[in-house]
Amino acid sequence: MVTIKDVAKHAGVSVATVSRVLNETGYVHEDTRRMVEKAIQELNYTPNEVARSLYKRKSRLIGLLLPDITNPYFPQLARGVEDRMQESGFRLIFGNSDESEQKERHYIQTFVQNNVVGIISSTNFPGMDFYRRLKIPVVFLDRISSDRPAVYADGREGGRIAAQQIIERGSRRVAVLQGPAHIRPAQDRFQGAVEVLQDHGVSHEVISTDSFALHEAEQKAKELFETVPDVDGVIASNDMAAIAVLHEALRLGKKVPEDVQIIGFDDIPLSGLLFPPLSTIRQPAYDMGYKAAELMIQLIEEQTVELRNIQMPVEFIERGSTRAKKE
Amino acid sequence: MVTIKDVAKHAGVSVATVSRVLNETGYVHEDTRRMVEKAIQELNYTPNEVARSLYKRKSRLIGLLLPDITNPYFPQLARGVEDRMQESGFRLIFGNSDESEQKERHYIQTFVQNNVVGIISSTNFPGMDFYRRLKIPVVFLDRISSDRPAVYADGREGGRIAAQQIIERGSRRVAVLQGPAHIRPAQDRFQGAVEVLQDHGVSHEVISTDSFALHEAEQKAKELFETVPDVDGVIASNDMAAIAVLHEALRLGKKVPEDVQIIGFDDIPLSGLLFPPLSTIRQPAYDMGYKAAELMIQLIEEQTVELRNIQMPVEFIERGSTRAKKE
DNA sequence: CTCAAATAGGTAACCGGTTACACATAAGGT
DNA sequence: ACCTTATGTGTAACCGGTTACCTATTTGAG
Repeated sequence: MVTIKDVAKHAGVSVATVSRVLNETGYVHEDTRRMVEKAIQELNYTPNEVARSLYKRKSRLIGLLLPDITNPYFPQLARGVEDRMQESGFRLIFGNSDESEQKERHYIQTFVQNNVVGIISSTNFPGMDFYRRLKIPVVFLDRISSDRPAVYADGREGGRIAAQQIIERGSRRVAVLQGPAHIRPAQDRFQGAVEVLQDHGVSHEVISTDSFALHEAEQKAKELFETVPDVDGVIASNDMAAIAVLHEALRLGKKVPEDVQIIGFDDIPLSGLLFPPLSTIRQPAYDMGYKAAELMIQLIEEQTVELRNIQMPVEFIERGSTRAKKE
Repeated sequence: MVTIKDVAKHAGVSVATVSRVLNETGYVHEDTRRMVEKAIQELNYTPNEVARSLYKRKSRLIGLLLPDITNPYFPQLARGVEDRMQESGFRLIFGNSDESEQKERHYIQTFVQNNVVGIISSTNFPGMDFYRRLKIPVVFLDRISSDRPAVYADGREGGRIAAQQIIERGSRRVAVLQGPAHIRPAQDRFQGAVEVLQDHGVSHEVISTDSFALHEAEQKAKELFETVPDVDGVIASNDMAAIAVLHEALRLGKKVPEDVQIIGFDDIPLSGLLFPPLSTIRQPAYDMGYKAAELMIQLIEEQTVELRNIQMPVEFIERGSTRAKKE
């Protein structure tokens, strides 16, 4: 391995001078600088981030914790985070928490042990002690915490829009899937939808789920059509759930959207490729990840951050799983 | 931050002794061990991995490089890798290469700067100098290299099966999507399919693509039905492409599988949820990631590894985008 | 009882960077 | 000409661990 000493020797200067060239700090004579740069080139030297990180007590690493990257919504968040971090030269240490407190705790610990400068997390446990104790910035993504910076979508508004649209398009017997009870944005969605349904006096059934995992969604989809065989509208807690419902409906020989309308939430990339393509409430996942990274970078660089809680807009994406609006 | 010195002082011993307790090396008296452990407990100490890594010149970090985690095939690989690594206490530094050589080079560099002990990569450039030069183990995942350990699926066999199935199920005018030319497994798939089609004297068209990205697949799907309006069978290079084709076919009013049969490749989790659900050649993505991690761990621990190239089996998953077999 | 081996634990060098400090020279102001 | 300030560079301490080496005591074999 080529070290700063090798470079110093090769260039005939001290390590301090090489370090000055690398970091563009202090005074370095132009000629000296050129010699050092030449030596760096010739030896193909890149500084060891670990040594740097040890002295500075900070790395260029960010911890990213997501529930499960196998759910197509999260890779989009991850991409957004990564792309922004990449622009500023940060790297990601990544972990899937599987919504388990224990795994999460463990990941956070090793993040810290590796001197990460910040943690972005879609945690299911925002109030947990191991977040409180951290001395580095934490940004919650797609989650809400009262005392921490966070980036999330306007769930309540999303729920309202979904309900409004499904009513306007003629559903009168609506089922609402309720996402995990302890995740705020999911509850906001649910409440927004129920609010509007009640306002319009539309009858609605509630099906609760504990997680966003797909196999559970398939189960719930079956349950839904058994308990409410005459539903003509489903507001799903996310697109994965919506797809499960869609699939089950078609399997039962129902026509979508003629017999049942379905509205998802998220707008994962495949939603538009389904048949019928899925109408859904779009969350700008990539942008959310990007913004979260942006916010994190500001916090790291200790810029005074004006906006610590960023709520992103949602929008209705009309596709084929809802009927045309009645004029 | 609590350091080993604090622990040593608190326990009334030297740092060396604390280190011995931590690493279970050398001789430590039972009573001393207990005192040290108590101190560790009381101070809530966890060793700094960065300092450790600097001295040892090895971390507990593994670099993982994937083309694009937004393609639902890759998160499965990633999960497999992560779950196995997690079992052995390794963490992942993660990057998306976007199939760009430059990005890839850059990521590899920072991986090395962070003292990663190994790199698992689904590179598009397995022969590149920056892989050759690495002194740490590299495992190629879903890729093939002549001189490096690799885990991949049997592409040729997969292609053959796809062709066989589509012929047996009655297609006589088949289009084959050819994946990126420089990715071996994609070419194997393609060649396997063409082989069988030729053997059976079935006419076939070839549509080439340069990447696995979705927008390109949609483009190619359109192109396909324009150039070969009478296709009655499509062998796609992966499920994403297959979905694009499926979608385009339905949009054109064709019936799937009656008018056109479609076979994908990968078996991403959503394939079964499409309508019609997609028949495909399954690659055991999660297992491939898991095995790659396993192989990597063996290489790191310098166990003599008997099997450096692991080829995984593929299988035909019959769903609704192919017709019933003729008796 | 003697001496080698096993047990126990401290001191300090080391990993590869960064930076405080010291020192030397050049430039500029009065 | 003299003092101050700016420029340029080297030495060594430091970051937080690990471990080679040294010393001291205990154990056990002969």
